[in-house]
Amino acid sequence: MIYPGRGPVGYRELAGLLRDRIASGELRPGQRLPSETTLAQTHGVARMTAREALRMLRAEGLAAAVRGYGIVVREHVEPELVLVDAEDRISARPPSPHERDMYDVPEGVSMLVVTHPDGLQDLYPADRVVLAYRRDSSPD
Amino acid sequence: MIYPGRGPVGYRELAGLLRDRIASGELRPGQRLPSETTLAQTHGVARMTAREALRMLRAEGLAAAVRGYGIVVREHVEPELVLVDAEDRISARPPSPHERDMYDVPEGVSMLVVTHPDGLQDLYPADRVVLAYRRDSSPD
DNA sequence: AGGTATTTGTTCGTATGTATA
DNA sequence: GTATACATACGAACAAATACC
Repeated sequence: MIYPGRGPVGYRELAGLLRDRIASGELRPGQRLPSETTLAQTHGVARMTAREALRMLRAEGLAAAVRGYGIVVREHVEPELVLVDAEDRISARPPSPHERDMYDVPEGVSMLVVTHPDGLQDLYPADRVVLAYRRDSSPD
Repeated sequence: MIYPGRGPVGYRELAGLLRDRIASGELRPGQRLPSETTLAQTHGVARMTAREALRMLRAEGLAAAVRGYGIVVREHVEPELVLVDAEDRISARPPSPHERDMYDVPEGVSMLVVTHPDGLQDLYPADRVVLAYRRDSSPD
């Protein structure tokens, strides 16, 4: 009763297994994960169930799908440092489909939103940018 | 010209229709979207196709699923203002499953990560927090 | 060049479980 | 208790993109 996960391997368990294999370094960045069909066979689940597990990893930003090739472990890119003004506000939100296309943002990656005092906003893909406040050297 | 707007209704088109209905205000925050079954019937698609469209809206942060009830338009919460220092670095990333559970983060919402000079990090759900610069009022 | 195999993407159908109303 | 609705899982088929020969 406490353990609802007895018996069949659900997509969450399967995702957990893959997550561990990535964290342990067995599956390295840039490397392909087992295909949906392979995972389904080796774990005795349907392909759509394996696919759901992989979708979970994609949503977590751990993996990215390449159609016709496979699903690869995301590579860590050294983020670019972007300085913002002291009056700017910083938030984050998921990209719209249009923004995902424009900025080439992988699944699971949010946009960093820098809002200026005039209301205008700058957008940065959260996987490639880190923000910091520019020290205010303006005179009074 | 390829296809102006004809052809089968895919989950992306269906998601677009719902996105428009949300943006136009026809579907208001807190309100239920049509159920998966209803959408499937009214648009002549399988239930899983309708479900895929709704999943897309959830990933965009526009809607959230409530099991046994329906899928509701996300309400806008007035974000809490959190002050950060000039030495802090700000980034964002998807939450781990454990963090999603701890912070009760809806699907599609990332975590704002504030990294201090000593390496320690503060985490904030990106849908409830906005960051601002703490003006250094320390005397010299 | 072409052709085949692999892999992910999409869509359909069906069934069952679980939570809410 | 019944009905509704989302969650999970199975099976199947074809499309689209990539890789390999």
